[in-house]
Formats: sequence, structure tokens, C-alpha cells
Amino acid sequence: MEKVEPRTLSGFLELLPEEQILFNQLQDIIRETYEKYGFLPLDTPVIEYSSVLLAKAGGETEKQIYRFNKGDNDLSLRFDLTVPLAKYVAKNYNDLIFPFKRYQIGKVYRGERSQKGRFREFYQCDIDIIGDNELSLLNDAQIPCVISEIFTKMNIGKFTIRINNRKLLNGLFQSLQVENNTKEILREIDKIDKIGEEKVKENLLDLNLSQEQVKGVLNFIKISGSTNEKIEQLEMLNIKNETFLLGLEEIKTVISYMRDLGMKEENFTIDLTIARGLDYYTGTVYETILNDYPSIGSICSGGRFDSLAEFYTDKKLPGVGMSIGLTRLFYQLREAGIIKVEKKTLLDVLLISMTNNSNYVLNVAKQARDQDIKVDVCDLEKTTKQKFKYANRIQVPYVGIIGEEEEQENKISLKNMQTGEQELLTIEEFIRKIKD
RNA sequence: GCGGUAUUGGUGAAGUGGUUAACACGCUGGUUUGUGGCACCAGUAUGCAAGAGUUCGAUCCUCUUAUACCGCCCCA
Repeated sequence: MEKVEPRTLSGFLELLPEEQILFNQLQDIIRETYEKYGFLPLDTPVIEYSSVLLAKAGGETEKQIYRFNKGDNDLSLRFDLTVPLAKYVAKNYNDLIFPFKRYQIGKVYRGERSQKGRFREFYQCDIDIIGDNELSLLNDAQIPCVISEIFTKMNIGKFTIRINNRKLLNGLFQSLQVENNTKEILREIDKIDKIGEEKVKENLLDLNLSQEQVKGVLNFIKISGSTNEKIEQLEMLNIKNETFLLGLEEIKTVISYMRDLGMKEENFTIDLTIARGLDYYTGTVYETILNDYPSIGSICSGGRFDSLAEFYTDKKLPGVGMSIGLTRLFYQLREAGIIKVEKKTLLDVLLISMTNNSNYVLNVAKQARDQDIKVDVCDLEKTTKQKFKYANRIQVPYVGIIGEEEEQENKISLKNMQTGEQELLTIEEFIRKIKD
């Protein structure tokens, strides 16, 4: 029979079991930490009506979205978790308690040209806090604390959450009177780390900015020093623009709250060049990098928006959130050797029977499982050598050997596969030993 | 959407216009049917991405297609 070649679409990540175990460990840290801070779980469909997903979308989104027809329905795969959240909040407004804090871990889809570390299907792990009409800046401060705790727990080295406020940039643009092509300017600012100051200057001039305007922009994004020094310099710019001053107040407040929340100084910084979100965010914006691996890029980003669901409802629903791109993070961490596969099995113990008598060994398995021990029984008809070979391959920490002798005495020989030590234990002793 | 480079077993790969496509890892079996890892032995690509062409002869040269990777674009 003609066989079909088993292959996976480009840009879709598929892992081996031992890799998936590692991936899930990271995901568990994220989920547990989100829950610890009071975020509620949410799951929404992968497929939505195109009209819902594309309510606000512009050109690029439409190009990247997976869109198809089924019958008369025009459907799309979700490309992020924020738009479905907006729909959800608008739809369930009357049943939700505000501020609504939700987390969502799920796959999203983007029909981009896939490259190494860039996926078409990937996990996003979002937290967002949605207010009804208003939302305290305390939330802007709590979000990076959650993220900081997660990356600390993951033990992936030093990281920095870069913080900025879009009002600073918008206010600056207003004061410089360069408001018509802010989007392009933001894009250039975002590139400064990559292409350097000179090139940015050139590009800005190409955007028809005057020498003076370029100078104004560069003076702003070149501000450096400690967090407090940066704030000082921002104040010294003496920009008398309402938006700018509001942004400055906001970022000062947020940072003050963050310090009160115990956020370590080394884990955050003001970075006036981050301009992510382009036209999406309206206040605080965040981006996170690993200090030792800047080339990995941002592993987590987000920000504040004034009105989450304006395309679905007249209600004003300000929100703030952040998203970890887990698939990319996992892939990059593994590529860089920061995380390594350790376990090939989740089992605590594998039972190996030396006899053909199934009754006793299966009963031991049942008793162990009742005590929440992860246990499996090796296929009975295999040879002893094959059974041990299997145990060795899956790297199970313990093997429970059960033969005639053990069966008669109601015991089990527990072998530590690392040290090779073996001892004859009662079932109770065996269970106690595995549990600690 | 636009460029560049590549494609040899399950994996990492060497190699040449002309007999059996190196080596290593992995896997399977055996030496060893109440004890794995180590060692030794044996097995493991009718084929060099697919198709067409040039040639007495192509994995090697040419073209087309597919796929992958690297840039650009973009990244809510």
C-alpha cells in the first residue's frame, strides 16, 4: 500500500515526550503564579466568526489570519487572546465582577512566513485586568510583579522588564508637532537597539522630520541612567505638554507601587525606546528581555489600553495585561541551552513481574495508585532483560520487582535504578519510601 | 509578499561523473530466560528531496517543483 509521508506543517511545533514534560513544567509555573495573584481561568474557542475577530483589524492582521469558510460561515482562527477576551467581556458584561482579572493559556495562529523561533501556531499565556469605566494604576504595577515571579521561578537567568508609557511618546510627538506619521516614527524608535542611532536618525529624516524634530526624538530616547535618574531627566526636558506630563505622573506612580510590592530594582528599568503595540496601547507598556541573551528578543510584553471592547460595546473598559509567548520562549531557552530535558517519564516506579502471575503485581499497582503514586506495570510477557531495558530507557527512578518470593511474603523488592541498591519491603514500606 | 543558501537511512553526517555510498549515534536481536546501564557479536539506505534533461553512464552537471533555513517586510 502506498504510504503517506508523515509530516507536520511548517511553523507548528511538535515535541517529544521528554520535551513536552519540560514545556508543561514551564506552563505549570505560569498557571500557578497567575492563580496565586487572583487571576481567574478563561478558555475561549480557537475558531471565531471573522467579523468578530476582525472588528478592529487593519491590513497586516488580515494578511496573517487563517480564514476559511464552512458552509455559509466566514470563520477565522484566533491570532491572539486579547480580541477574544474583549468579545467575552462585552458579551458577559452583566455577569462579570470588575475589576475582572483573567488568565488564559492557549494556542493562537498567525499565517506568517515561519522562521526559526517564529511559529504559526503558538501558545500565549495572557493575564489581563479589565476595569469597568476606570482601573487603578496599581494594576499596572502588579502585572510586572507577577511576570517577575514567574521568570524567577523558571530559573532562566537574569531578566529585565522594560517599562515605558505611551503618553510620554505621544506627548513628545505633540510637542514636536509630528503627529501625522507617529506609527512610522515609533517603528524606527523600536529599532534603535538593532540598527543604531545613526541609522535611526537617517530614517527619521527620510520620514520628513526636520533636524530639530529628529533631535527632539533622539534626545528623548537617549535618556539613560538609573530609574530615578531617568525620571529626573524626563522632568528636566521641561516639556509642557499635558499628555506628556500625565504619562510622567503615571510611570512614576507605577514604579512607586512596584517598589512597594517588593519588585527588585534589578528586574525592571524604564526604557523609553520600547514602543510596542503601535496604535494599540495607550499608557504603560512592557517588554521583557533576558539580560544574557538579548538576541532572543522580548519574551513577554503587554501594556495598558483605554478601551478594550470598543468594537463590541459602548461601555468603557480600560485594561492592562501582559502575555508570555510560551512556545517561542521554550524554543529559545532550549536552543540557548538555558533549559534542558531531564525526565523521560513521569512515573515514580515501574513494576516488573518475574512470574506469569498477574494477580499480585496488578494489585500492588492498584494500591500504589490509590496512594497517588505514579506507577505502571511492565508488559508481563516480555523477557526480564527486555523489561529492565525498558525501565532503563524511560529512566524511571525506581523499579519494583515482584517474583515468587515477594508474592509469598506479600512484599516487593524496590530497586533504585540510579544507585542499583535494592531492598525487600512490605507494601506499606514501599509506598512510604516512594512518597518521600 | 521579496531575496539568498541548502536538501544523502530513525539521527549527526563523509563522499565521488563509472564496481558493494564511509564513519558515528540510535534502534532490534544475541552472548546473559530473577535484574538494566558497560563490553563484544550480528542486523539495520535496491538508495543520495521529487520529476525531467545532458551523458555510454549522474547522488555529483542543467532545469522545474517541493521543503527547510537565513535575511527583508511585518509582528495587536
